[in-house]
Amino acid sequence: MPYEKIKNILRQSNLRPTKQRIAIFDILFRQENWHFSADIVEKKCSESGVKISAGTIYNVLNDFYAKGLISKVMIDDDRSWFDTNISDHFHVYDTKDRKLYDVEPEDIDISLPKSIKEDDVKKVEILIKV
Amino acid sequence: MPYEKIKNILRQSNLRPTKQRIAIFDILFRQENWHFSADIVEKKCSESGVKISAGTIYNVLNDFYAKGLISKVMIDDDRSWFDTNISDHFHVYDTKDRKLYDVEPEDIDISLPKSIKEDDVKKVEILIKV
DNA sequence: TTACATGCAAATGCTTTGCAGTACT
DNA sequence: AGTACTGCAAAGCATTTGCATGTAA
Repeated sequence: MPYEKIKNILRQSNLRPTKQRIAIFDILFRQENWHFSADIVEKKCSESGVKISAGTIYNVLNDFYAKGLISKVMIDDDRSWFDTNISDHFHVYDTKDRKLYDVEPEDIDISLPKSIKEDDVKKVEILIKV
Repeated sequence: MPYEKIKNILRQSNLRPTKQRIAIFDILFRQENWHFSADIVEKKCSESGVKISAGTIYNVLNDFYAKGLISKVMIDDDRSWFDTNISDHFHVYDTKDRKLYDVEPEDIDISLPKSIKEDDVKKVEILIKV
């Protein structure tokens, strides 16, 4: 993605377009809809010849998440997993090879309990473990 | 619960009925279907006058979980949460007061994607954040 | 008595934080 | 210039582990 475009996206989110944020954003959105943890990003950075400290990577990912540029995947793991897919969707988790796959909302029919007011629902997380 | 009964349950799960395991089991199943983390168990133990080290509490909870005596709740938190309810069910998470509530499977209608073979599904986790 | 469990403290691994220096606006 | 961000290392926190001691079978 052209750096000017990335800069604009960051500015629109009230994030200063620093070298590190631009580099991480570029790496994250080079491929679409994938799942990553902080250490994967760190590895990808150094593979791309960009040295960014672990602390900064955590800060940048948390900033991106806070601004809604990326989402978090709820999964029972010792690391936090993020997702470039920020639209409503669910996940399939392959417990054998520990890999995550997206499930689009139109592929799942779900009706919540009547006792829950629809307006109160902030998010519905569904993880299908196979 | 009578200690003899607890001892039998532990023995049936191939767990030696030690003083600590009995005490923790007793505390866990004194109330039904509740959610707890290791530090809550530790607190409940000392409130009951039983001093059990943190390491042992983690070991015992993990043993109980491995034997299917308790279940784990998948939730985006810095601590692990367990559940005495081991039947298939889902959760509502109140993000305001950070409390969990059970949802019985008959209260939710869900149909999984056709692309997933039913026999492959190990578990379906649903968390409704309100 | 023999295998297994506990206690304690140290180690681990992810994540956050404090602060001095650096870069964006 | 002023403010925000980064780098680094240290701190934090939940959890696991190693080993000597203790306890169930």
